[in-house]
Amino acid sequence: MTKPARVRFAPSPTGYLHLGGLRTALFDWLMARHTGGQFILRVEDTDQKRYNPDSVQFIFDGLRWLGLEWDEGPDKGGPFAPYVQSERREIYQQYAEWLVDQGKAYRCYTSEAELEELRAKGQPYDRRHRNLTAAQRAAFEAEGRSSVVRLAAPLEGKTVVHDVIRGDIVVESASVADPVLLKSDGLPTYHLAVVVDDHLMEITHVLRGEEWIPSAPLHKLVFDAFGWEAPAFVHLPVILDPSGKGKMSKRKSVVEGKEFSPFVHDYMQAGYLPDAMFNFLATMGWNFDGEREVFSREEAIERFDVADISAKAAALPFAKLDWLNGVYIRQMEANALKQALAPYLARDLGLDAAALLTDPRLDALIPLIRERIKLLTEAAPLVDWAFATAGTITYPNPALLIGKKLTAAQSVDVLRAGLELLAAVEPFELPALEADFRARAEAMQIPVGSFFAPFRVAITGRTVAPPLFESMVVLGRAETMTRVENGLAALTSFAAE
RNA sequence: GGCCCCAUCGUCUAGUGGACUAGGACUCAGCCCUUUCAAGGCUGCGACUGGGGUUCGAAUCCCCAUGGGGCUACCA
Repeated sequence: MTKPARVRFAPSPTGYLHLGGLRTALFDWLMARHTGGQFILRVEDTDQKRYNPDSVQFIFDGLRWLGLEWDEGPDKGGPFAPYVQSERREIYQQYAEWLVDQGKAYRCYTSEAELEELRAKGQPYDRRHRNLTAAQRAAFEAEGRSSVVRLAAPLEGKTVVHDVIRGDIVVESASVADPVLLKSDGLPTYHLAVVVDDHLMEITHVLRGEEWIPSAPLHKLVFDAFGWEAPAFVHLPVILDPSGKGKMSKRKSVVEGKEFSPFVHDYMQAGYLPDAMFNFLATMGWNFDGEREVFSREEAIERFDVADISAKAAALPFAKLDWLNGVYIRQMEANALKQALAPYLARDLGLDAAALLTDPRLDALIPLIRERIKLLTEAAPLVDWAFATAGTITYPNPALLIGKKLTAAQSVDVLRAGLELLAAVEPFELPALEADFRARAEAMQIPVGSFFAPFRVAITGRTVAPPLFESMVVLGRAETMTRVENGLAALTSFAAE
């Protein structure tokens, strides 16, 4: 085992939590747990314009849903509190000033319009205020110009940043065009805040998306300016849009008629299991051993190593997520599945979640649907009939009550025969029901599939439903017979037309 | 445009110079099982971007090309 790592997930609270962010947090967490270190949550809210007050809660909810509890963070404190950058403003200002005093940074008075001119020409900042005299600065101040603090980056030589998964990244130091460290509103830019905080919070490994690679040399230069040792950089491959074009956007994308959301909360709503999402996200850029696809959190912690992460950007294989979710549902204990299902059934069927948990019908249905659903939200349409009353099961298309390759008249006979059996069968349980129905199907020389179909539609109102006799048992004799009678009536009048 | 990163089946990936006839998973197709639908079992389709090197030997190392991606803000 390696040394305990201190890693942080440092999202900007600008909206919903993104799957890409969640994957980064997952790797952070995995690394912290693997090394016996700490996982820190830090909120990087230095951009006033994009700040969204609800999103801190979205971040908390998403991380906790996946089971990624942090050791230090805004809501739980820690030795390096506060963990919200807007509350650390003075710290950054002090460090920025120190840099200016040391000649490692300088005040720049260039106006927005002047900067815009440069940008229009495709030029980077030209360091025009790098060597201002005291008098020039005083003149700008007198003019009432606002200023920012810029890093005085080296004018020659190369800067080397070591990335754990890609090796050395080398750039011309001069290409780092004296970036802004402290904005005119007194808040730091990401580049200053991230360096100061990572140092102060004793972060050992910086895990973040590869879109940060271009600014890694600049961060290295800031660490150098302070005389601090930089943490290890681990730039994670970006997650591509399912369409395969560009990185996954901040909005839903539609591929072949299917909608894919990049936001965690949509997956929470849609009935995905945290364990499945955990497993799924862990294989995005990392893999268990090349053979196994399904593994537990503990197993992942045991094997995880940032050095094994792939450098290749990839699109999320959502079909695989659905499959994995099904695998996890099938693995669940009946009671655990019931607990997980209840809120979704309550929501979609208009039932009371607490009452559902003590409803014997749900207990009986769980084993029947466990292998038929990939998402928790798929349960409702499979079991809605069980919680409905006979009258609400209608047959808008009575033709569906006709078994395959049967005539309407034959189906009527089948339902009548079934009614007879249902009245007499004893006990009203699976083996007896199945034996009686099979025997009758054979006696009437009708294939079982065709014989059973009318009953399925009569009692559930659907052509696709859980196994027939188990469903009858859930309903009980009286309810089952009422529904078959209703179906028979509907089919009879349909056949008469 | 400039700078940087990446490159194995449709997708996610294994592969760190000989064990590669390139493995696994999802998807798709077929068959089996079967009471619908699933689940399950079996089978199949399917890839080293191209070109140069290095080497006895290259998917693996180097170079170039090509393709894809990222960044290019007083946003992160």
